[in-house]
Amino acid sequence: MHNIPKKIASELNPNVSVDCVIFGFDLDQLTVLVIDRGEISAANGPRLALPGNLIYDNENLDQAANRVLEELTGLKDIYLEQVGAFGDPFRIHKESDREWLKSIRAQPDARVITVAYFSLVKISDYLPHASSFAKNAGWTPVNEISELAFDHFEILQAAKDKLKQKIKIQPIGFNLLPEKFTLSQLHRLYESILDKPLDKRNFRRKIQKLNILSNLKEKQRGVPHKPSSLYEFNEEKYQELTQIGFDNFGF
Amino acid sequence: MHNIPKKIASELNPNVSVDCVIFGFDLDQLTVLVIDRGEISAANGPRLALPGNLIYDNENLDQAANRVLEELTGLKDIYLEQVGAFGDPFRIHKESDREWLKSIRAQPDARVITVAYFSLVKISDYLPHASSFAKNAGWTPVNEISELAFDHFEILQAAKDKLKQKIKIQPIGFNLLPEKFTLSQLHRLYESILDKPLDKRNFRRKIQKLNILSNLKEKQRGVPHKPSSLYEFNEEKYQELTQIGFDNFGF
DNA sequence: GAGTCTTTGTGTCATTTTTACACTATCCAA
DNA sequence: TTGGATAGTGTAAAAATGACACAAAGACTC
Repeated sequence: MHNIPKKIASELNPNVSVDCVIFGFDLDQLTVLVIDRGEISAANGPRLALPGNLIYDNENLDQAANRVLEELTGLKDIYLEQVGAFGDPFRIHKESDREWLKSIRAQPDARVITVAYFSLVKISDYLPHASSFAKNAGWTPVNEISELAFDHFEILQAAKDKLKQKIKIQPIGFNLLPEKFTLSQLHRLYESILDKPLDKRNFRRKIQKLNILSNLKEKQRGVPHKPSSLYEFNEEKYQELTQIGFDNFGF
Repeated sequence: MHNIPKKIASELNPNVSVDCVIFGFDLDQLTVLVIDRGEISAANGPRLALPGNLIYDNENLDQAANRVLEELTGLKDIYLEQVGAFGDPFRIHKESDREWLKSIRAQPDARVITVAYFSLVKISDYLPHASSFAKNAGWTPVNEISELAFDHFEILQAAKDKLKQKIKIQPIGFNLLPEKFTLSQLHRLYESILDKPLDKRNFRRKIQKLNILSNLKEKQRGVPHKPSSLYEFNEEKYQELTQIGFDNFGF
């Protein structure tokens, strides 16, 4: 069925790249994994960028995204979902970006369209460590980012929108929290993602009704206020829920 | 700011294509615009395909999609929304597809990722006429399609899912109907897209509450049953509605 | 150890939304 | 005139939403 032309081998495709928007949550705000490109010689553009690079001709896009993410930040085995393709002909032609591309790409002037992916991970599960052309890799609060390399800021916006939309339909978000968490933390998380206040009592009611949280018989310790109950996320129930399908998680 | 390398000109990019999924509605079922590739020489694969082709290096993806759509089917000035990127390395390597590609592409063996777009149009507004390498172009009921060229069947599925999702959030779908339509037609349309029955009375109530339909003082004529009132879609109200934003159109 | 600070945790009521459900009216055709 | 087909309509019970305020628990300070 598949008749593979000989020509195709493990060559970098100069025209297609992938970029990854990995969201985390530091218990206070939504963060995103970015790499630091270091000082850029000529014009000084933004130092930060999303992890991303060209794809190989023999890998599919999902594989490419996973590979690139691992190469640049060390993170692997992460479920990535597509945000979309970005293909402005001038998306990589800012002076500062071209300067940088010359140092890392064989054909820095080629037209490149990029396919963006996003994911949510527990910060504690993944310690990013920079490699390849990333001088550094780390979590930065989403709200503190006002510019990024190329069109990455635009991509970040699109990923945030996708996330917002998705969290209204599926009980994701638990992926972002530590094993044991409090309802207040979950509450803050939803507020950061949706970027609007949610009534505490109504939020709790709604979450509880989903039946995917187990109340551990355990409390926070050492906090200078009434300690909160700790909960854990019940993956079985979640699976059930997504199987049945559910629309109704609208905030 | 933008420093355009000289190299970039109006050349076809051998690695990136766009494909369009244009939905229509023939008052009975959901249809999609496909082109007929004609008899394919060797192995006989599916004759039908989505309209699509390689992009030029100096156009962005949206522009490319519009251009390709017009070139192959004559349809233009259509708002296209992205479905996503499809990039399996073997997506164009079925025997029958390669045979065909050899006849229409300079580099038929190049790795090609494609970016899919979708749209909804009134069938009556657009009379597709084939050109370029399309032997024919026309509307085919979605449910009658069981195979398409390349990975186009997969793309169609993804577009249907996107449509399903979108119609729950926005009052699209009016785009698919003729100027004057009946509530039953609208009802059938929603049922075809969501692929499940909807209670007639509840459906009508919900639609009416949106306040975007004007009841023309006019009835169907010549139908062998009680004639239905005709409605038209009120674009102003719709604009208002999308401005304010609304979540709540869940079926 | 009394007071202060901070955050947790909880219930109700009014309103809106959803769901399920069946019969009459109107037109055409035979 | 009858039969066939579809249009059009209301209600009641259940569920979901939104708005809203105060006591309880621990840590810290003096």
